[in-house]
Amino acid sequence: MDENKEAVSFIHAMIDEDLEKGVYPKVQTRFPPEPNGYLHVGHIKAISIDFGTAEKYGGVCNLRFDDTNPTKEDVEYVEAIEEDIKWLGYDWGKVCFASDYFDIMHQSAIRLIEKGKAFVCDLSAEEIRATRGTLTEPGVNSPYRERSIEENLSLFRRMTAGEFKNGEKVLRAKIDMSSSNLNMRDPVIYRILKESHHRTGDKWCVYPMYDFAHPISDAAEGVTHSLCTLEFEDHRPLYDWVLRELDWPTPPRQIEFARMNLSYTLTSKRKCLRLVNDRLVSGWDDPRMATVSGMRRRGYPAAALREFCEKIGVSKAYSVIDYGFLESCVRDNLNQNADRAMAVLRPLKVIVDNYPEGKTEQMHVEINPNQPERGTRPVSFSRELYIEADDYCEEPPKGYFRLAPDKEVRLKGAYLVRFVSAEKDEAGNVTAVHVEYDPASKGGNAPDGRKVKGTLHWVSAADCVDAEIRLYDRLFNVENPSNEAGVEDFTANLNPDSLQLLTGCKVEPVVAAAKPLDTFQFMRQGYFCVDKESTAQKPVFNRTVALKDSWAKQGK
RNA sequence: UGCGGAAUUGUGUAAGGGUAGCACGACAGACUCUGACUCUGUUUGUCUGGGUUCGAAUCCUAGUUCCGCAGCCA
Repeated sequence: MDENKEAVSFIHAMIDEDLEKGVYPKVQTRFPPEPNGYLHVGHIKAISIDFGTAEKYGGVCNLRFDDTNPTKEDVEYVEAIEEDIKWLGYDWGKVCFASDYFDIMHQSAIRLIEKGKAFVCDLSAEEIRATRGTLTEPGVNSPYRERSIEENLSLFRRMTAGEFKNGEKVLRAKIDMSSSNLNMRDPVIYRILKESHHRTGDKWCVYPMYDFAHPISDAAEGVTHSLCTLEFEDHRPLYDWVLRELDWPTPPRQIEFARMNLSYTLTSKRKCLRLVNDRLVSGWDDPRMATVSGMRRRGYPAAALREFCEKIGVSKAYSVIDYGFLESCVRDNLNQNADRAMAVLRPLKVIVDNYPEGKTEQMHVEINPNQPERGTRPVSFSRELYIEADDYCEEPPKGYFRLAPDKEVRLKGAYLVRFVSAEKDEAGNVTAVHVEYDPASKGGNAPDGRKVKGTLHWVSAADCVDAEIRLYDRLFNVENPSNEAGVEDFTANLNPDSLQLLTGCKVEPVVAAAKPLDTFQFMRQGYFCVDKESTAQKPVFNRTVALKDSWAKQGK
């Protein structure tokens, strides 16, 4: 009977349950990054879940910056994060900041003190650690735990007024030092930080801790479902405790899901920051980085990233997603939408002996074979051309069907050409190949209907442009020490239609999607993009597979 | 040896007592103005041992393994 039952994630199942019970009248979520770094692939999953859930239930999802620690945060990150989310194509209800609620949080802290549920503690950070107990042993109460409410109120007021130094005093929730959950052992909820905040400036010198700020931000904003990653599971009791003690009417529900791990990919903020600071990469948006901006420059379409998130699903199980899966989503999207162009990476000169010297013809090649309605682009053809060095083979193995002695192949969109001879240097290397074309085969098909197996991409030597093409492989993490950061430079000759994509800005064409171990091989497989002003994705070239492995195997 | 989670094919994810499905990968074939794309087909899975049941991935029970937690980070 459930034939049409759609697969729902466990999160949606829980929300459905809440809705059925009438716990909440609507659904509201939030995406709460700390503005202390750039967004990376891992965040995309959270973004997709947060925004996607709100969308599914017709609710809103706010973008909220969790800026409760001024020592780590910066406006640079706020702006970059907003831009990344916009680029990904998600709409937030509004942009909020945890710092918007500092007043409410401060009042809430006072209320807890008044209820006897919080106290000012003079213990140092080391002493607090020492008295917290261990995973298996309970902690011991702070000697300051039983201060009077009046004293606590006075002390907290003085903390807020800046009368104490950093670390001299903290405000702690009074819960249970013998709780089996370490987060419940009288956690610190406010600390002194004499630091200028990127939004509130010097208004405050006490700042709330995440565990105190987050539930209050959520509740104050009207969030109903606070979706976060698994490591916060142990914090949920504290999240609930805070809102319960503050008598919040319908407190939001925290639901946790597993973080996304991508194979071969470095997402650690600390390590990424080091790469940036040590100038091992050009910045957070270096195409090799797994950041949203890096992938954007690399040419990954936003839609492909969204598609990726929908396909990987959501669960609570630890998992590592194969990078190839992301690439598959990117290729799929690019194949459907990318404009085609031809480029030659390792040029080999081809001379069409029977083609008139000085003559030029405009050939017409489809812009995108998957979108025929978009028509064709002009490509100029002449007597001297370049083809890919690998597309000629003097002693071809069985099964090789590109250019070789005595073979006829098609130059894509142009003519059928037959091998005549090869020029070599003293060392015996092939420097140029002479061919003859069949004038009747203009456009690529012979009137007599004869077939050729091979079709090659090419550029006209006279009209092509030299461009530095940088092929960026993605960074590999330490688990793959053999291939730390692959960057290969090639000189490519690009057709004028490719030039159009390149002119006017300093661009670095980059690989759109790279196979793990061989950038060049992947390049041959088909897709790379021009990075124009870091936001536009302009695929230059679609080369179908011609892997050595592939034809060698077929030859056997 | 505390607390909280998790375990379904190579990978990720469905199935909540009734045919273990889908996607990516791999392999085989067809097609092709690139060997790509597309299409067709194939392969491999319920952590382990007991139990309940006509029937268990699903319920019970005992284990095993993995992940997270002892910031005045988030």
